[in-house]
Amino acid sequence: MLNYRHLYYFWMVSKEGGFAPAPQRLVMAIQTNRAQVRELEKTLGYQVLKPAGRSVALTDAGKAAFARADEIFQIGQNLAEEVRAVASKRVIRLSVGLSDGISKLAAHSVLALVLDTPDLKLLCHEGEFEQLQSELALHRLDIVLAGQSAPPNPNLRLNSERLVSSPVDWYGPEKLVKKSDVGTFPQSLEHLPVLLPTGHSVLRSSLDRWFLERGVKPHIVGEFEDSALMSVFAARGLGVFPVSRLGTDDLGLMPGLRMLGQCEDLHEEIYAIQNRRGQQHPLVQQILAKRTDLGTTHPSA
Amino acid sequence: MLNYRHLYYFWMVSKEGGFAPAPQRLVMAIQTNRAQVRELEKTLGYQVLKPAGRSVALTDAGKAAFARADEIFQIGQNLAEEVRAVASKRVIRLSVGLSDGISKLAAHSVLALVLDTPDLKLLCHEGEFEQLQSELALHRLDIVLAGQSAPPNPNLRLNSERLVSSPVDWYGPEKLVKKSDVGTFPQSLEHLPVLLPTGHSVLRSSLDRWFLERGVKPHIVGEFEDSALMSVFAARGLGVFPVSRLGTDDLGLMPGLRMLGQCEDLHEEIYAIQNRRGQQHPLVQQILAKRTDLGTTHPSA
DNA sequence: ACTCAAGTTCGTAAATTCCGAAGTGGCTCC
DNA sequence: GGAGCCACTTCGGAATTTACGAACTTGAGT
Repeated sequence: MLNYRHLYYFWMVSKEGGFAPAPQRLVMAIQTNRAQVRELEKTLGYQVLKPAGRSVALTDAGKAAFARADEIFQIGQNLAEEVRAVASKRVIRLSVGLSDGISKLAAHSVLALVLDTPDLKLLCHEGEFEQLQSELALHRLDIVLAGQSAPPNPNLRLNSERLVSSPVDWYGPEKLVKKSDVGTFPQSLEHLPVLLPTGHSVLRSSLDRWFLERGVKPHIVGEFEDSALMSVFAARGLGVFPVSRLGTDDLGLMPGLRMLGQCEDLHEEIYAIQNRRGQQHPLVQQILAKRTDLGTTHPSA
Repeated sequence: MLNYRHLYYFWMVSKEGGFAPAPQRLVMAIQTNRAQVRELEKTLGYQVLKPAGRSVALTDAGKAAFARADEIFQIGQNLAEEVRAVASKRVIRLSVGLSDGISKLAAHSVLALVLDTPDLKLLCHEGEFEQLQSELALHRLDIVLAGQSAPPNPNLRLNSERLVSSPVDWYGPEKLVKKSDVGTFPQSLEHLPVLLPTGHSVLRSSLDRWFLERGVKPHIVGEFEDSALMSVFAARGLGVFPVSRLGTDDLGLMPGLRMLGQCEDLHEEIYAIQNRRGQQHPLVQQILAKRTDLGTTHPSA
């Protein structure tokens, strides 16, 4: 087990250039300093310093150790100051986990509810659904937004609440979407080029089921991890794509899109997962309170 | 003064998610762990953990501290292993300091003398002349290559030796350098576009003196820190430029250049600066021994 | 050879890190 | 709504680490 005090003394010796100046700067006895560096060498299993004239020099191992030690203590030197800066600032931090399968457009709509909070510092962290759950349990995240509710795991005390259940609409570039296509929706999806989210997402599973129920075999020309990216490609003429009505607002920047159809019986859902007990983050409470403001929220269970 | 042991325990607690699992993993008593984190809070002046249910959670200050601690201990975890890897490898390290004013082309020619050493790991470090001197004195560098010799400072025991004194030739792109220009050199420098090293370099000082002595007022169209960069721009037609004969070999890759003139009475010099005493690096000795192999070495004092 | 400066060794004192034992308080289950 | 559990606390003294005073080598400069 590496002892950081030993490493620190070694670092000082290397930086100051010997066992004479370093202990003086550290206001300590020279023998102590030397003994501690000896300890470091014992734990590393290699000499880090070697005699050089009447001073000492770094060995190759020592050079490597010094390079790393330098990184470490560079960070360490600033740590206290940074903590002080963070603690004294009046910022409100909100750590949000975004599950991999979630639509970024929709996630933005949810977070927009609190985005006008003054002095807000938003920390977004994407990751696998399972990983985010454990980070939440360890109080490293305040809330997780996901396309699915958390399974009732008695070890992780988590509460899921459905924030929104937003019907899905289809859009496509104007030059692609004809009037007849709108009339024959959703059958028109069989000859129109279709873009879909990849299989990772919950929405994709719902879509596949939806296609199956209606006997529609869409002509898939592209699959995207990222819903925002998909909308860009669609607007450039690649094909038509589904988007939850909640995410539609964010599409305002994307001109030249025409609605192809609506499916009220298919919903993209977003769940807010949080710790069951423990005082909740004020902004999380605010999101839950304002959730009906998400205009497209589906009222039913 | 930040205690890294305290920080380490705090890091473990945050990573493992509480005071129950962390000490178990560290094989230590829980109270100890807690006490140490308390000490951290005392030195930082802020709480890093706060009660949350029957466990604890990070405060905002704690989150900031954890982020930094994570960086630190990530490095620390690998340090021992890296040192071991370096120490057990049969590589020969040579740490070279290149003074800012030196021509990279010439530096390469010098280092080429030992570049065929098997298992060589060359560490090149550029910097100000003064800074390199102190790094050399601290045995952080094995040798410094500079355009000037080290002033006799009794505190820093350094030895300078002139490695090469190479005459300077002028080249330019073929379409620019006419036969008449070659005939009227160096007066032709007054109408040809001339590229020069910036004032930082020793060569530039020598050049300016050389111009003055001959009453030549060159038509300067560009100044470059980096000699290699200068040669590239010159080859693309920007102008004519001076280069020491030693560096000419490296110009092989630069076709379309024609010699404009030679000045035997102007030399770019390169000095090797090393520690006076202390066993010298074998490769440094090799460089000094082979220095006459640098074909263009000027024999005189 | 002498001197000074840098590094080393040894033994003991001071500080810290550590654990056993005995509380608190929140949470869950019945 | 009370029993029980689990996570976190507090307190005191033991064990380990860290630190220093004093005396000893070794190398470089004069």
